[in-house]
Amino acid sequence: MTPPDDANLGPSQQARREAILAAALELFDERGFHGSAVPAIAERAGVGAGTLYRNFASKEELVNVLFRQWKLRFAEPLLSSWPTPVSPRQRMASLWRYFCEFAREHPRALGFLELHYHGDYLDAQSVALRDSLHRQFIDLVAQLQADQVVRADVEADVIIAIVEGVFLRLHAELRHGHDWPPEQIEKRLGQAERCVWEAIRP
Amino acid sequence: MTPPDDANLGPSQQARREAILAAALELFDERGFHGSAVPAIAERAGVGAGTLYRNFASKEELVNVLFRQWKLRFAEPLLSSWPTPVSPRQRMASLWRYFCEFAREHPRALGFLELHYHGDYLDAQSVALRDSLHRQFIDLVAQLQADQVVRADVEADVIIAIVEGVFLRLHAELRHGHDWPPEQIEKRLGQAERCVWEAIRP
Amino acid sequence: MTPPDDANLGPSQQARREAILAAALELFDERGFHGSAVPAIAERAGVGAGTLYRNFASKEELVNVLFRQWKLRFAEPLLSSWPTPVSPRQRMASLWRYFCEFAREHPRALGFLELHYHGDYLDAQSVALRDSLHRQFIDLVAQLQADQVVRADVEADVIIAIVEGVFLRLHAELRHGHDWPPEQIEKRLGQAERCVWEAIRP
Amino acid sequence: MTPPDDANLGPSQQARREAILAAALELFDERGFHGSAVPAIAERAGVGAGTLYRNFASKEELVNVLFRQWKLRFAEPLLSSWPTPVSPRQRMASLWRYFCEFAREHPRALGFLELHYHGDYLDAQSVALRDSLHRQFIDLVAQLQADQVVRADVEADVIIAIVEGVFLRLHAELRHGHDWPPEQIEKRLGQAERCVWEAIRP
DNA sequence: CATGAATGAGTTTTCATTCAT
DNA sequence: TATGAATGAAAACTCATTCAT
Repeated sequence: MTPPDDANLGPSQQARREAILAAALELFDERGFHGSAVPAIAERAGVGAGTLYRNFASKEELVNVLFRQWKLRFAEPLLSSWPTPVSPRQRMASLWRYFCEFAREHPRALGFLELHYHGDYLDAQSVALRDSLHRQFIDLVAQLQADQVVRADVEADVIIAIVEGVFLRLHAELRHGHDWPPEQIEKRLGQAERCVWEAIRP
Repeated sequence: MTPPDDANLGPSQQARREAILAAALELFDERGFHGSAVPAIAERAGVGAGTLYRNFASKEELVNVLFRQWKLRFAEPLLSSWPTPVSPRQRMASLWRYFCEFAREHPRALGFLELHYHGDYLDAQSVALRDSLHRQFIDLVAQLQADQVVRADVEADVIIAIVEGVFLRLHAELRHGHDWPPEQIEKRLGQAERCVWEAIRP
Repeated sequence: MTPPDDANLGPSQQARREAILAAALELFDERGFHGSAVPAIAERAGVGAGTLYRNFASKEELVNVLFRQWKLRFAEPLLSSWPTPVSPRQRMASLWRYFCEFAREHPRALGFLELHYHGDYLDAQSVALRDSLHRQFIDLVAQLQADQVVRADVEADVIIAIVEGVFLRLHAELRHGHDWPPEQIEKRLGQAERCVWEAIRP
Repeated sequence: MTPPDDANLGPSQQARREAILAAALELFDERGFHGSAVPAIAERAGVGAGTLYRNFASKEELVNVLFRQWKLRFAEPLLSSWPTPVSPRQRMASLWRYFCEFAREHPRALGFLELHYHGDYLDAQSVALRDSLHRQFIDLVAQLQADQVVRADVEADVIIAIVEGVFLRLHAELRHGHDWPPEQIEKRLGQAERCVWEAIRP
C-alpha cells in the first residue's frame, strides 16, 4: 500500500515540491520574478538549491507552473460553479464574496498573478491559458449581458475591467497601504461592492 | 535665449540626464527594475555607463528620482488646477479626460508607476511623497464628498480605488492585451467613464 | 556450475560492476572524464548512482580501475604470448593483426586509453602500471632488435612510437572521420601495415 | 595617431585578449576543456572572470576561436609555401623540420589540437575548417603521389596518418614521458624521420 | 544491499559599479 | 567630463557524493 498522497511521488517529495511552490509564491509576490534569487526561494522552502532543480527544470519553469496553477485555481470556480439561478444583485454579491474569500485565503496569489511584468518569462502554455481563460470570462459576461444580469450597453471586457480593477486595487491598497483592522477592511470591501454594482447593473 | 554653455548645468549635460531618465522609464516599464540592467539603460539613452553614475549615485537613486518625478507630474495637475466650479458630472468627465490624456502622452509612466514591486527599492523620500500625495487625494475626495460632488456613503479611499482601479486596469488591458484601433479604445474609455460615474455619483 | 548466490560476490553484483565499467568506458570515450557525469554513467549502466559508490570509492577510483583493466587487457597478450618463432615479417603481421582485432572488438577501449588527459586523475598505481608496461615494451623491442627482427639503428621507444602512432592515428581517423565500408577500412589497415614494416624492418 | 597595435582595439585590450587565449591554450592542453574552469583561465591570464566574457561570448566560443586559430597557424605554412622544387627526400626532410619547429615553439598548441574530445563543443565553423584543411591535405598528398614524391600504392589519407601519427606520438612521448636532454630529443626525432621516409618513399 | 532524491560546493555567466583613458 | 572596458560579487544552474527509504 503506497501512501495515497499524490500521483506517484513519495509524500515527502510531493511536500517538498509544494514547499518550493509556496516559497516561490511568497518571494515573487514580495519582490517580483527578477528580484527573487533561486537560493533565496530554496532557503525559504527549507530545501537545498539543487532540490529546486530536481523539481523544476529552471526558474522560468517554476514561475510558469506557479502562474498556471494559481490562474486556474482562481478562475475555475468562477467559470464552473454557478449553481441555482439567483437574482442579478445576488449574483454580483456572490461573485464579490468569492473574490474576497480568495483574497483572504491566498493574498499572495492575487499579488503574484497581477504582477504585470510577467511579460518577460511567461511561456507559450501560460500565455495560451491566460488567453483562453480571458475569452471564457468574456463569453460568460456576454451571456450575463444577454440575460440582463449586467448592463449591456458597454463591452464585456469593460465590465471585467471594472470589477477586477476595483477589487484588485482595493485589495492591493488594503494589503500594502495600512494595517487596518478586519472590520475596516470588511467595511471598505462592502462599500466597493455596492459601488461596483451601481457601475454595472443593467 | 538660453545660456549657451555654463549656466548651472551645460545644456548637453541636462539633455543627457533626461535621456537617461527616459531610457530608464522605458526599460523599467518593459522589464521591471530588477529585470533592467544598468548598461542596457545607458545604451538606450545613448550614453556610457559611467555617465549614468555621474548623474545618479546608483541604480536605486535613479529609480527613485524617476518615481518621484512621474508621481508628481501625474498628481500635481490633479491637486492644483481645478479652475472654475462646474457640475459634479463635468468634474468627473474632466478628471477622466485628464487620465486619458496623461495615459496617451506618457503610456510608459503609468505602467512604471503601477509596478507594484516598488516595495523593494523605494527610499524614504519616495515613500513619503507617495504617502503625502495619497493623503492629499484623500482630503480632496473628502471635500468633494462634503460638496456632494461624489457619494458620501463610502470612504474616500474607496472612491479613489474605484476610479484609479478601473482606469489603470483598462489602460493595462488596452496597452498589452490587444492591438485595438483608436476608436475602439476611445469607445471603451468612454463606456468605463460612464460606469464609474454611476459607481461614485452622489 | 558457478556458485549460485554467495561465493565471494553474488553474480548479479558482479554483473552490476561490469555494467558500470562498460558504461563508464563508453562515456569516457565519448566525452572524456570531466565531461561525463556520474549519474549519467549510472543511468547508462542501468543502476542507481548509489550502487556505483558501493562498487567504487569515487569517480576517480572508477576511472583508474578502468584504465588499469584495459591497459592490462591490451598489453598482456602482447607481452606474454609469442608462441613459436616465426620470421620477422610474420611477427610484424601478427602484431598488426592483434591491434586490428583488439580495435575491432573494443573500439571504445583504445579511444579511452589514448585520451591524453589522463594527466589529471590517474593515481600512483595506474601511473606505475603504465610505466611498467612501457618499460616491458621497450625491453621487448630491444630484444627484437638484438634478434634482428626490427631495425636496430633507432631507439626502441622510437620503434614503439612508430607502430602505435600510425595504428592509433589511423584507428581514430577511421572511427571518427568517415563512415567507410569495412573493406575500405581493411584496405587502409593493410596498406598502413606494409608501410610500417618498411619503416621498422631491419 | 592611434597605436598601430591591431584592428581597432586599444593595445591593452588586444593584449588582454591574447593573454586569455594563451592561458586557455595552456589549461586546455593540461586538463582538457571540461577540466578547465573559466575562473582558472581568467586567473592565469591575469584578468577578471568578467573580462573573459567581454572578449568571448562563452567558454565554447573561446575554445572554438582557439581551435581555429591554431589549426590555421599550423596548417597554412604547410599548404602554401612549398617554394622551389626539391628532391622528394628533401621535401620530406623539410616537412619534418617544420613539424619539429612548430612543436618546439608551440608545444601546447599541438597538444591542444590533438585532444580528441573536441567532439563535444566544436561548432559548425570549426568543423568546416577542420574538414576543409583535411581535404586540402589529401589533395596535396595526392599531387605528391602523382609526382612520384611519395609512394602511390597507398591511399593519401594513410600517408597522412603515418606522418602525423608518428610525429604526434613521438611528440607526446617526449613531452610527457621523460625529461630528456635536447640532444636525445633531436636524435629520436631524426631517427623517426628516417623511418617515416622509408614508410612512404616511392 | 540497491536506490535515487537531496545536498551544497563548484560551474558558467551576468551585472552594478569603478576608474584609466 | 564622458566613456566603456574591467571587475568581482552574486546569479542561475550542475554534479559528485551521501543517506533515508
